[in-house]
Amino acid sequence: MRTTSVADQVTRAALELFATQGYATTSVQQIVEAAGVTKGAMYHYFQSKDDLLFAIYERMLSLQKSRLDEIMARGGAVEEVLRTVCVDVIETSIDFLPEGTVFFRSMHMLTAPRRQEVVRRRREYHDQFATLIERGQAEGVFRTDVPRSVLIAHFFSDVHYLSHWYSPEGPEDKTEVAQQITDLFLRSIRANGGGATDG
Amino acid sequence: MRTTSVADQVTRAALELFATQGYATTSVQQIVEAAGVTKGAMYHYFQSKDDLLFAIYERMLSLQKSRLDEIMARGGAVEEVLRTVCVDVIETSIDFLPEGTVFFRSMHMLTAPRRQEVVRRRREYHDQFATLIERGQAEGVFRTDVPRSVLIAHFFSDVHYLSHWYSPEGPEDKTEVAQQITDLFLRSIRANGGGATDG
DNA sequence: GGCAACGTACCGTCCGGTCGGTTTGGTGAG
DNA sequence: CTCACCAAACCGACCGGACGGTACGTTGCC
Repeated sequence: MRTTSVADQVTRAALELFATQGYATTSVQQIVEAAGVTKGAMYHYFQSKDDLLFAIYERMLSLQKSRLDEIMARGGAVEEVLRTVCVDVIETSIDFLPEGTVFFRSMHMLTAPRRQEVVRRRREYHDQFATLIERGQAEGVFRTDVPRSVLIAHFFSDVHYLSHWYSPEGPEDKTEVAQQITDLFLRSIRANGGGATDG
Repeated sequence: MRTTSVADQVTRAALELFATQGYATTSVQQIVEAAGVTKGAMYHYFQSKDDLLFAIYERMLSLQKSRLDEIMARGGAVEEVLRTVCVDVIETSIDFLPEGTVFFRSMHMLTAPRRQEVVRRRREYHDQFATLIERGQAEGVFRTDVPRSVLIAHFFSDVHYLSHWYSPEGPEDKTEVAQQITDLFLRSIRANGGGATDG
């Protein structure tokens, strides 16, 4: 496992530096020094600095997508499926908090083809989420007086914002926060104004 | 008004370029070319590239803060005050959409003292918002079973996320969206599960 | 003539990426 | 076991160029 160690160390160091300093202000030299390797070694495993950034996104995107696929394949009542999806994406986003920070801050720095690939993957997730909302609306459980795009944005905004306020060292528990946010969201999109707030 | 024209043009050009390309990847040369001025002229009005970024934030922050002060000074029932505040910050955030993009993406690139100043200003707004929630909770109109920090983050996430999905050219109307998002938020934080959704 | 408002040429620095060379780890013949 | 051999892994000095910022000259208005 010696060969992957270098790539791993570099990825780890890059993630931390990108998260704290930003992509553009982090030099390749800094990364390789933090990783304890040389520039030559790094360029042996990665094509470019850009490649490093993409690798970080890749890992997070593919994991979240595969989890979404699995949950939706299980089926069930639309509101319960949606609840599971919401809790899951919030929890995994907390697990990948540094990745999220880098993601939303530096995605626009990717070269065009790679950025398009990332956008495509994100849209896939987004669209799948949208079908859930649509189903719920068709069944009459979710409100239709607010545009679907607004409802969807209203949820993803929470996911997005996590890296700006949530701290694993803070008082809030990951699982609880995920349920609380999901609860706030579900209550706000239900067709009738009321409803209990079971976990 | 000839003297301010240069500074204005530069600020405008910088804002647009920062929003589309990011701060770090935009060179001073690009900015001055887009503004139709020279580098010398720019450095006559701004101390540094950093200064340009701060000026963009400054404008947005001071405007939103003064509007918040005014609304809260008017007083009224806590839920109505909060509603007004929410609608206002969403609408002004839409008015300042490019600023928002640059803000959340490049704030961490500011030099330490300036970044601290920005953080301080943001916290002021944040704290004032928190007192409103607190008052509502004390009066029994807002729920207390979810941590206040989560409720607050749940709202600001929407404000934050606007620059990622909202487009003035899109189908959504600014005023409507502001009311819809506010509505979703208020419904989710009310103490009882129900309630009408007046605009 | 004096001062603010610019214009321009240039500097020191740093950065992503490269490239020729060296080390290392595995293999198979003897 | 040994040694020749090779490919992959790795090293690090170096390059071309871009960038932020400055020094100093020039203009034009009072």
